[in-house]
Amino acid sequence: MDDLTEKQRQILQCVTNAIHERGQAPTVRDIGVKVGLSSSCSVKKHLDNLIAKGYLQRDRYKRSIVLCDDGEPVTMGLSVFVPLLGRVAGGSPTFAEQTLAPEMLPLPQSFFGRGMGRGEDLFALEVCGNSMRDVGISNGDLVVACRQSSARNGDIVVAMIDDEATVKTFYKEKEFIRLQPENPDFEPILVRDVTIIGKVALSIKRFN
Amino acid sequence: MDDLTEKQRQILQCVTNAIHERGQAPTVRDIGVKVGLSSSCSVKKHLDNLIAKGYLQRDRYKRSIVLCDDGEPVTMGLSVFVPLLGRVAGGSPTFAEQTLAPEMLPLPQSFFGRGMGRGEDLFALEVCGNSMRDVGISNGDLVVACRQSSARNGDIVVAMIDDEATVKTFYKEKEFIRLQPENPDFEPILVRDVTIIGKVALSIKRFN
DNA sequence: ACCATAATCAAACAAATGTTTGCTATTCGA
DNA sequence: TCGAATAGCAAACATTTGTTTGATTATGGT
Repeated sequence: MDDLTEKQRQILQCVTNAIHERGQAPTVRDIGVKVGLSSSCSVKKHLDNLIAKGYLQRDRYKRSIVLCDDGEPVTMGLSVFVPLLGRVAGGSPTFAEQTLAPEMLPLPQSFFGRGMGRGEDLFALEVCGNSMRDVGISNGDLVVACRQSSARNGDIVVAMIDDEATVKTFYKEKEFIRLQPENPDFEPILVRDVTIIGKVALSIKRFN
Repeated sequence: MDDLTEKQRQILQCVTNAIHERGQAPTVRDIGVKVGLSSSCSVKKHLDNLIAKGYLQRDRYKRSIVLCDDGEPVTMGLSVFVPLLGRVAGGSPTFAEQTLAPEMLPLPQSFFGRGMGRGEDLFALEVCGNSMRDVGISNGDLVVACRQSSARNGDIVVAMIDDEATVKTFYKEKEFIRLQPENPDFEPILVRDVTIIGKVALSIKRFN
């Protein structure tokens, strides 16, 4: 960072901010406005210097620029946008909320297997209750699930029970299906048949 | 979805995919190539129809387009890009990896408080070991932490112990600092002084 | 004093990309 | 059969945005 002039530092900061905040590099002229250079040419020269010094690289595909760290381009992980649909278990709001415009959460595509990550297959729900505490899913956590209607033994699934979505571990027994809480305080749910909505791929816990 | 012609459906799908995968709408001509329309004008007409029907909206700021759901623009949550720096505890690789070009993970800005989310304040680490199991942080989970050098009692922190980063709950006692594991199988670490690297804001658990 | 260099500017240029125009088929109902 | 509506095309146009050019102004060393 010491081999940069003040203007170069300003410009690198400006580019970095824009990429972090909007996922896209700013235009040459935008940079000019931000750092106080009225000629796009001046900005370009500074950018060229930053590229020469290894702080930035041209994006071969788009007319754009990528950040570098130690000369290597920083890989901005691809995003998957996942709709946050509502809360699970313990209350009335379920999938009715689905029709409202949901908030779309950006998550790294690398978190999901190849098949997933097509966006419409994934959804996020906030969990109510602690029935899955022993696998690390607690009240207030977010689960991200992949929409599917079947499950294999041991899968953690989002299932409909009494018109409510709930998260449990799925087991198929001889005579019935067992939805197993992961907390000794809760009893397993035994049903003949059950509607599986999805399989949990991720859980996210926020600390304050 | 029933009031769309086949071409309109194709184009909407194409736009949706691009926005989900790259965070940006495709160009009119790109759409044309994808759905087999050689005139940018034809694509524009379909886009105008989709806008008229409420599936898309023009982005007032950029020469671009945003998705809509039920007529309302879908709010694509802003991303924060967080560098994935390495693994924590239980092995040699620590912050030496910091100089390598890290993968940047996109996460929702809404997950973090106002002060955070400037990008360079946050970092992600993969956790080794189960010393924090009882707060839902287990082996293989990812923690996202906010860089800071001090902590308050009860904060879950990333701290340096014997040249290794470790995640523990922070308590300041009269004579020393206690780094408390959240698992009865582990003993608290008592030290006179400790280097705090950051405070854990998020933990992410992947199920297979 | 003189030259080289760096930083800047305005202006022109070039490429990408959204928009408009004018035309041609095709389909469908009167 | 006629006309309206629809979908499509090529071509031109307009705007945005990266790049190049040529000139000006400091600054520093000889």
